[in-house]
Parts: sequence; C-alpha cells; structure tokens
Amino acid sequence: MYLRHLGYACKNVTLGLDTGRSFRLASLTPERVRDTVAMNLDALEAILRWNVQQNIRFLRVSSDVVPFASHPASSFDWEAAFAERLAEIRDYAAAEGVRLSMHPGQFTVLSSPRPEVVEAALADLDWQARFMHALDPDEGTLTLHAGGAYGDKPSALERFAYNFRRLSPLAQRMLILENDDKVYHADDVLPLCERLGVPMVFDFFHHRVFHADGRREAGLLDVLARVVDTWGERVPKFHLSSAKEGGPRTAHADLVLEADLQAALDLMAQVGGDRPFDVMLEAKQKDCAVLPLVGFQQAHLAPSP
DNA sequence: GCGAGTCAAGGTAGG
DNA sequence: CCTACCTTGACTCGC
Repeated sequence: MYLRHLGYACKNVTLGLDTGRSFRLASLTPERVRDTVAMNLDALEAILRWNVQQNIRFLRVSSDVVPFASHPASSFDWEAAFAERLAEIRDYAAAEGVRLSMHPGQFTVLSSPRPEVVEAALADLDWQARFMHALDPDEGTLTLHAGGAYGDKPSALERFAYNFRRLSPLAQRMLILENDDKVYHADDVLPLCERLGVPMVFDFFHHRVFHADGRREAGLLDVLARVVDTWGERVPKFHLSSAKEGGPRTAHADLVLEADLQAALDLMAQVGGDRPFDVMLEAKQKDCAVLPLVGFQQAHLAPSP
C-alpha cells in the first residue's frame, strides 16, 4: 500500500487561522453564531487554498466550526444560512481532490449509561454528519472513540452498538472508529468495527502508548490487514503522532519525526496491495509538522503509469 | 490594553 | 470525595 495524502487538524499555525473559533454560551445569539460560522468558513477556505499550494490535500475541520450547533439553546439554521458558501467550498475541495474529516470531541459518547449523554451524542453526530456531507460527500468522515468502560466493557460495547443503530443513515455512513490510548485499544475497536460494518482509523501512536512493552508488535500486521478490510472500497485513514519528550507518555509532540512516519509506511508496505491510504498527523504545530514531510510523502507515492 | 478567572458537555486514574 | 489529565486554549470581564 502507498501513502496518498498527509493532513493535519483544525487550524493553521503559519496563517494564524482556526476553523473552530467559538464563544461562551452566555454570549449565544443567532447573530453571533452566524458571524462566527462566516469567520470559520472563511478561515477554512483560506487554509484549503494555502494547503493546495503546498500540496496538502487532507484536513480536519474543527467540531466548533458551528458553535453550539446541537445545543438546545441555539436556534440558528446554519444549513439554510450557509448553503451557498458550503457549496462553494465543497466545489473547490472536490476540484482540487481535497479530503476532509471531523472529529467530535470527548463529550460525544455513544457507550454512556446516561441517556442524556447519549441523546446529546446522537444530536452532535447528526449535525456533524450533515455538515461533513455538505463539504465532502464522497470521502468525508467523522472520527469517534468508543468512549468509557464504566467497569464493564462488554456492556459498554453493547450500548455502543445499540446506539450506533439509532444514528441517522448519513451519520452511520460517515462514522469511523479510532483506537484510544487507555480504554479501547485496537483489539477492542476492530471487532466492533467488523461487527457494525464501520471503518476503523488506526492510530499508531495510541497503539504504541497502549502497548508500551512492545509485545503487540508481533500480531500488528494481521491487525492492520483487518483494519484495511474494514474500509471496503474506501481509502483507509490512519493517525500518527510522535511522543513529546519529557512530557506525559500520552502527549503529542510539536512535530512528527520522519522516522515515525517511515516506520508506519514500512508496516503498510508489508500489508501489501496496490491501494492508497491517508495519514492525519496529530501534532501541536499542525501544518508545520506536515510541511517538512510533504516531499517525503511525494517520494512514496505510487509511480504514475 | 492586559492579566486573571472561567469556560456546555465525559471519563479515567490516582490520591 | 477531589484533582489532574486527555485535550486545549481562548473568551470575557474587570481594572
């Protein structure tokens, strides 16, 4: 397999632009939401144009792009107000072959035993699926973690599966599941993905943090092959970070070491098959982590026929 | 203009 | 029971 796109998340350090500016709930008015969404979409388009100039074609849009979108106190209809603007950006991204994604945050939990938490998560995933569909209907994804364990992981997984089926068809189609660094590792997430027919985004860094002793490396190729299978005809997506030196072992570094990317590419080469995959770099310095690796990425693209 | 206090939301680990 | 951590700063107020 060969690397297609490298991407980064939510904001651009070089340009000083952020797709997820927000404000306090106390300041919530329809006008404030409208102004903020307009600003975030302008930032998104400027970032996309800069990215294309740098040959970067993969970006995560912040889940705050529409502040309080699923909050009961908000009545702003972003779909009606920004239909044309979203279509413009969608057309630009499509013309340039740009892939987009979103990643609902830590509060979006489908496995929770608390009904109000699950209801909020369903509403959250629903609007983000519609937003993602408006921008990247073909390859857009919503990345989610499996949530908490609550002292009984099998029951939590059952709740996840049950609540997954309560999502809108669009949200079900856009959702993908990621292994985390302390509760649901790849061996938990992969069977869930296979059971639900949901693609799995494999996070190399979380996997390494979880298996710090290295003893999981033996079966890793089999896991990766199954991860790729969960994507069917779609292009698989991976997450990669380097460890922050001296920080907590789960912390992301400012940049991504070329050696860490190379290690991931070596593994993927061993998985085999002539098909592409994308890698989202999760690093503090965002675009600055991707830039030095773009040339590296070009060298690993499949040769043109 | 600036520094300090605060922010919608969940969950885990450790004391 | 409480705090720090994931994340993740940056918004908002009061001076």
